[in-house]
Amino acid sequence: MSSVRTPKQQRSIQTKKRIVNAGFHLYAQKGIHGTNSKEIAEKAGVSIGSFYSYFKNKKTLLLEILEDFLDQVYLTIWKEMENVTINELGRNEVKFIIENVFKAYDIAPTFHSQTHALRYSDPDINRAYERERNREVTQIRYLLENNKQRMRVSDQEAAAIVIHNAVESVAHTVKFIGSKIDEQRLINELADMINNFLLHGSQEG
Amino acid sequence: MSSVRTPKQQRSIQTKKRIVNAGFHLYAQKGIHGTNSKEIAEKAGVSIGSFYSYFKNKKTLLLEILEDFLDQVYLTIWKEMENVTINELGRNEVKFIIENVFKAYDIAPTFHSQTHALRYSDPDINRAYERERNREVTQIRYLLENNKQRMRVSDQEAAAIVIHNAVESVAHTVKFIGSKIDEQRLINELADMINNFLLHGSQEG
Amino acid sequence: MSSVRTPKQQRSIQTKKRIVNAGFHLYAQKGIHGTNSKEIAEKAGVSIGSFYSYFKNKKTLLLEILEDFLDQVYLTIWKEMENVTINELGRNEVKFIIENVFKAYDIAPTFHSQTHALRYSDPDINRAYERERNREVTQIRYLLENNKQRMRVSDQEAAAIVIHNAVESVAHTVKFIGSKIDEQRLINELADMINNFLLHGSQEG
Amino acid sequence: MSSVRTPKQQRSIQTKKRIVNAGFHLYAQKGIHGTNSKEIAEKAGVSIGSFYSYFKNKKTLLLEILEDFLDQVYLTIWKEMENVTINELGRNEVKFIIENVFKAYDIAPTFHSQTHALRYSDPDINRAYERERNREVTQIRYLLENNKQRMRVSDQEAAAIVIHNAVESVAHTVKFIGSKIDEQRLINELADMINNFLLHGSQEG
DNA sequence: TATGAATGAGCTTTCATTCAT
DNA sequence: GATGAATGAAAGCTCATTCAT
Repeated sequence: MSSVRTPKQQRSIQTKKRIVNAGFHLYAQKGIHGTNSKEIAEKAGVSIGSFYSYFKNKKTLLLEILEDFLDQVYLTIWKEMENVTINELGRNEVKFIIENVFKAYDIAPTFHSQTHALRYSDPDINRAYERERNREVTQIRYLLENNKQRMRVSDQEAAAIVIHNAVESVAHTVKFIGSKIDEQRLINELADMINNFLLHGSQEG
Repeated sequence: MSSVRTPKQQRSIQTKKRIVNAGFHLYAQKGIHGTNSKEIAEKAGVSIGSFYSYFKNKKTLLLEILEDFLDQVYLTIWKEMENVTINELGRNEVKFIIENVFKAYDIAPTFHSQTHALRYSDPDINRAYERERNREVTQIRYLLENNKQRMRVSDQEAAAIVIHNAVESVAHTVKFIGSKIDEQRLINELADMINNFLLHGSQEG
Repeated sequence: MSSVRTPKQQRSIQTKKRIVNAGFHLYAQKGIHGTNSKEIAEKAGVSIGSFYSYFKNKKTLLLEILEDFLDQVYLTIWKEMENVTINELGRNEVKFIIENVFKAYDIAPTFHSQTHALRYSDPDINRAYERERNREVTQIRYLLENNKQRMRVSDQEAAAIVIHNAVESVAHTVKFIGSKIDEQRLINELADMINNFLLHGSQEG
Repeated sequence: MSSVRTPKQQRSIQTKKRIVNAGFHLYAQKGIHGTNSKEIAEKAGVSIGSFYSYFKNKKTLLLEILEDFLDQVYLTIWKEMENVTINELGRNEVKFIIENVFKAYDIAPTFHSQTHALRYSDPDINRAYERERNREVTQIRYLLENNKQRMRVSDQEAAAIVIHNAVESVAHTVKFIGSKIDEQRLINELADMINNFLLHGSQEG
């Protein structure tokens, strides 16, 4: 049934890695739609038959690369804060996190922007990004929770999502599209906006 | 070289309109990748040969449809404010605009999300979206400018971009992907965040 | 949706005919599994794109060829009896029909045997053959009915099927596989068997 | 040249049997075209390399399975009559044999019909079926010979073939294709037809 | 002797675009 | 001006078989 190989032996593992690498680089270089399986196999120094014995189809490879990539993204943003309890979340801390997000968007901008675009038409890609979004929103909520006595956010859950979107979308603009005005200016305004939001919260509640 | 017709006569103009319409509806219905030029010509009641005498290629059509669509989007958001000078920009006004943005995302979500995705791989599509973004950012700056005595925003240009991004990205999440939590909660937090930002502005400046 | 062309113009009709012809000859020559669509298109002097604008897929072509072929088979067997009421169905008449069946098996033995074999794995092919079988069984029943006063067949419906099978299967053996003993000897015994059956019918009833 | 092993040792013989078994079951279950060699090797608990050290290629395996299967078919039909001299061949005896034939078609209908279909495009498969047919025709002739004083069949050799074909083809219809009318009615008419044939024989002779 | 990783020819189908009529 | 028949590159995937380890 599933004749897709799960590599156990040394040679297998390396071959699979070579394919994943070739795929990642070609996707980043020539775009996802501009790359076909034959090319990937060739770049990996492997026959097309081998390609399909490691990956059920083209998309399986893409998803595997994407999962790896999103793990990297997550680590880039949160690694340094994993074992730290931030309970003095101020403008500097917000800015620090934003800057980490921007760093994460430098890992592989082309691949990142193209797969992100595919969310809207491919449920599997979307799922991978949703998993990642959930992880990030969870981290934000955790920060809000740890600082709630100093903050006026009434709907933590919604706030976390809105904050996440704001940061992500400025990063997209800057890193995927390019901005006429300086990145630092945008980061500053973004940090202000979020910081004010945390401090003053809802006007209605 | 280019034998593409620039329609000047009445009938020609209508034929071209019919093709644009057919294209828009099919793209919205079946997706851009799921629609081929023959289908569009058929739906427009035109031969495939005619199609190619009005449009150099498929992308030319897509760009024309997209420009029309983005004009509609722009109007949906700003139409009601065109001849009004808002100089009492408060939370209600912010919320009103956000809600208009959300309405604009209901015009043709499939077409909208798909073309938006194409920004990241197609420079021409990107250009159309950039033109639209500039119009919107300009409107936001205009609002900020008209209300500057009541506001503490130091870097108007950057602030306008950040605000625009925040709204757009929440709209994307809600309308293109779908959100587990209620749309209204997100709109409320978003309105709070932006309103606070306008009132309290930069901490550094 | 269905973009398969229904030929209305002269050129179209000829192109389609050329493809059908090429298909029939190649299938007969190299076998159905041994022939690919590219080859058919080439032999028809047509691009592969044209092939697929006349036929939804490879199988559609095969079915169309098969229907035509089975019409020919039917005519070969029954044409000469269409306007005649045989009410003196004796050994000579039985033999005459058998000989017509054998002639029908000479039209295109390879194509015939291969498609017949596909009945058992392809429902569409089976349907075409079932239609043909029904036509033939109906003819046999019609003969039995017209001669029933001279005959002892109790279960006409079953008898017609059994007779049809007996003739068809000897024709298969002789024409598709080849027989060590002479065709005429088999035809004679077959004619005897059927004739006796008609005259003496059921021993139990 | 041929490094295909002829198993002489106990373990080898068993391994080969396991492969044959796995092949037979998979072919019967999923069809011959739906089963690949890797699957067979897996089901047999053997590496694909081993598979090819026992069988030169896929077809060799199929032929071996087919020979075994046809032996089973033959036994199912004739086993009970092997040591008996039927010299009272009447309608009951004919019907008994027909019913045994029908039983044989229940052993593995899918495998049976698929391999039978392959006769017409594969000479080796055809050879196996011809061998089987000869055995069966020989048995029928043997019966005819033992009862010749009560029978009027002039051309025993041809008669045996015709009878064999008649039975086989009704079995095919019923077991491979399915018949709208009841199996028993067909068997009855078939038995009548054959019995009458034996009793009244040739009209010409 | 056994293993299973690797091979690559081969096949079907789509669709944007052209150009003869 | 309009038509629509014709084009053909391009791409994903399968599987029988080989051979290095």
